[in-house]
Amino acid sequence: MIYIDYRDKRPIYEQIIEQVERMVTSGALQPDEQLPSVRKLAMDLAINPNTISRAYALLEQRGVIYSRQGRGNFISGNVSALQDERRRLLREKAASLLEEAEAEGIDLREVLNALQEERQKGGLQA
Amino acid sequence: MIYIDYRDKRPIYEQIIEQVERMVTSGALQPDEQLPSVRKLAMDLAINPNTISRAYALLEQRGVIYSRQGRGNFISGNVSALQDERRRLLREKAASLLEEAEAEGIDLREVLNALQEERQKGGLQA
Amino acid sequence: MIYIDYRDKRPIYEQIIEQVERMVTSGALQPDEQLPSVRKLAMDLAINPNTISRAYALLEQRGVIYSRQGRGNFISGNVSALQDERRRLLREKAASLLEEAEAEGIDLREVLNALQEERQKGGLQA
Amino acid sequence: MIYIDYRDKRPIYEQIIEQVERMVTSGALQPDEQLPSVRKLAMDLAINPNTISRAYALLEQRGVIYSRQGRGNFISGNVSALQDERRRLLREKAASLLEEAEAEGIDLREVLNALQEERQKGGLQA
DNA sequence: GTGGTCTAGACCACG
DNA sequence: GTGGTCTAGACCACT
Repeated sequence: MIYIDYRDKRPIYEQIIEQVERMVTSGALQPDEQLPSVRKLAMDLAINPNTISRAYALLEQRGVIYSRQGRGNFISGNVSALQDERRRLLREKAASLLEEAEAEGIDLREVLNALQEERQKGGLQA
Repeated sequence: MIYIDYRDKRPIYEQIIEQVERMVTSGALQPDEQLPSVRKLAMDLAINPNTISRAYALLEQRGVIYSRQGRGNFISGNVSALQDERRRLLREKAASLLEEAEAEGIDLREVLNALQEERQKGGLQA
Repeated sequence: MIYIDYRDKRPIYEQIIEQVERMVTSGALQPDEQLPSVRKLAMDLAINPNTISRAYALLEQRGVIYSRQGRGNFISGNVSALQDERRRLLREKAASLLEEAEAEGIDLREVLNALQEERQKGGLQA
Repeated sequence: MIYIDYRDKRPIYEQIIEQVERMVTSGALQPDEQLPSVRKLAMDLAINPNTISRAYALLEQRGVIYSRQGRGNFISGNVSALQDERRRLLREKAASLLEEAEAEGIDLREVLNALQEERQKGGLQA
């Protein structure tokens, strides 16, 4: 369900957050659904429980999940707030990329078009 | 000429590398032109010389500059290789952003259009 | 496993890089195998951790290893690229040596033959 | 007559030594022939006189030239000693290269053959 | 004056 | 525990 890429530069806790958030916005995780316990997930992924704790704490801080003492961690209801947040971040990244492309004298839209074309060709092979 | 943003999360040496590379690809720094000495730049930016040294060493490793003991640091000639590398990176970032946008169900081109419109309005104020 | 020759003119960090690269191309270090930690290797070799850090950072920059915060340093997978690079360097050195020998009016192959003969004799003693 | 490559990694004084020694072994500079003065050569090459002094001092130390107070620097007579020294160095380099090639599992003689073949082809174009 | 190397030690992020 | 960044300061090689 959740998997870690040890070659990935990003810290493990961030990879976990990313995946939980994606599952929430895509609907794979529904409001009030229970997440695996810190210990169980740590066992399954063979990583340090502290790392899971950190991911869950940050998810709670962001309002994606809520925790109940002694019961566990659950998906919170305000999915749309999360979507807004993720879109805001995406927008920010796009803005910084656009700025960089312009500094380089490149038309970002042309790059995107090329990428989509390639994918159509590549898709047939894959 | 070079400045450091302490609010920026990126390490100082990386900010310096970024700026030197930009000045090279934009033509603000020409081949064989001398860079400020390690000690002088350290003074100007009020940071430790080791940090400058590190930035310069990495720039040399990447072929952007060349270093000569007792003389200084100079812009190297192969600018086009650097431009290619930076464009490759830009392309990679664009691809990952495009993927993320699609996962979110967002049309990245619309986002870019909106950004450019905003800037036109903002440009009048600034 | 790794040792430093203080009579060697080359810097310590370069000696370390050289040895790690050799162990990788020879297969003594396998992909994803963990390297000794910065602090431990520094202790073992009785040198400053910064020096090890520098060697590891350069090895990562060259794609020989990959570094993960909080976990350690690991051999990366693309060994063949490293072998190609090392062979290219060897070829370059051979070319420059050949040129020098010819300028001196010496047949480099005779020199090599003599060296190998000597070694056979020396081998019996050692 | 003597020229400096500022892109060359080697220090300037070493480049000068190298060239003087070559001219001696090749016969371009004859015993007791006078070298340009420190000041004049420094002017011609547009470099610091200290650098020329250092080159000359090392050349004298190695017995390649001799200096006479107030008269200048002259090529010394023992050319054969210099040739022996240069051959010894060449031999050393060959030995270290051979060792490296063997560690890499490469037959150095094959490399040399390939290099000479290439040069014959390349020579026709150049 | 220039850069290059190394040491010592601090603080932070990650697991 | 791990690596990453930065500071402070030393010493050396080169111009």
